[in-house]
Amino acid sequence: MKVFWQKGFEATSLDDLTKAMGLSRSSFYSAFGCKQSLFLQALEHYSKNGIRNLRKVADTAEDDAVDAMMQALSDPKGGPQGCMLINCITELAPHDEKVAEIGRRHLENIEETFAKVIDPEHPETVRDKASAYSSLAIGTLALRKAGMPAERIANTLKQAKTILSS
Amino acid sequence: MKVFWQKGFEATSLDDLTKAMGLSRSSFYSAFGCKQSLFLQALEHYSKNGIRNLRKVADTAEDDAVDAMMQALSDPKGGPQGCMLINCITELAPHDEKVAEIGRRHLENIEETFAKVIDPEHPETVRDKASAYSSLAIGTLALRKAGMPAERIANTLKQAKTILSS
DNA sequence: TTTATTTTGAAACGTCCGGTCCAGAAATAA
DNA sequence: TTATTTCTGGACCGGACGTTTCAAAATAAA
Repeated sequence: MKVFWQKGFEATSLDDLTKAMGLSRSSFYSAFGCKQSLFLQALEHYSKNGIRNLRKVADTAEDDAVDAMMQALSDPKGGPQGCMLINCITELAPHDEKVAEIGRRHLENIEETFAKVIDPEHPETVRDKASAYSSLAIGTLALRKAGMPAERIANTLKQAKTILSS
Repeated sequence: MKVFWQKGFEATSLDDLTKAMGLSRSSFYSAFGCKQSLFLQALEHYSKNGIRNLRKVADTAEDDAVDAMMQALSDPKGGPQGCMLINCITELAPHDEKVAEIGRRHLENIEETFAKVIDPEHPETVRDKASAYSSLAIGTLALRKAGMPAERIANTLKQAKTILSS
């Protein structure tokens, strides 16, 4: 999973994978069938784990859960390589329906997690707000990849959120 | 440019390029030197053209320039393949400083174009608002690639913008 | 120990990659 | 009509790719 995360699907070779897993080629193929099959499993694993973490962030946030979630999303564990699912959607979704499907589910889970912690004072806007928060956080991933300093991104996010939640 | 836009850098082969350009391999190499050189020129071309179009959208918008810009950004000419520069940043920026640099310039130009049309009632927040609008529009590109219907995205954007500009 | 089963490393397969090369066609100049 | 330069199609290069194969080694069963 980590190798795919770092390099993407196409740029990851069988040698990269077997080396990282400490497996011979024959064992690899008898265990996973093909490169793509392992990749899809890695994607699913990443998504499940990521959503679980995000929910934990939402549940254990001290003051502002929306804030904490946006920070977590815009500054994922992978560092500068961003969110594995966004990377894979960008690289593959238009040509690979399976990846697109996993991506859609992931994004919907993010939105839903936002929706749960948004102040339901105006219930008719909760869904759109959740969608806006998601898009905002996801958009900053691109800024970060291009080299914008994390500090400035966090600041922008905070400001935007302040305005959005008013 | 179109081929790189559709398939990304790695997935585009020399055959793809020469076929699309109607050029022989020899002519290609004597004209461009290598694949990467053409790619960088294509990226620059895309950026220049994209920013020019965005400024035109900003200048000729009937009622709400911010709105028009966000719609234009989130629904680029390329259709489901999104924005070429965001795609390339996602694929290459962490490992290719030249691409990262072009990407940074492009994003800064987008932000600056937003900044110019934002109501300067609170000048200290203009920059952050511009950054937020950019991130929002860019973020929706991922949703779209995963298959979310364009209509729902446009709606979310409109709502978010209404809240953000209040 | 002998036999049967599973796991392994390494080599090989066919294909495609980016890039080079060169004989000859085409265009230009003398 | 020649002589010279410029261009081009297609063969070719070494290497990397994902995948298959298979004999030998390790393990388990008898």
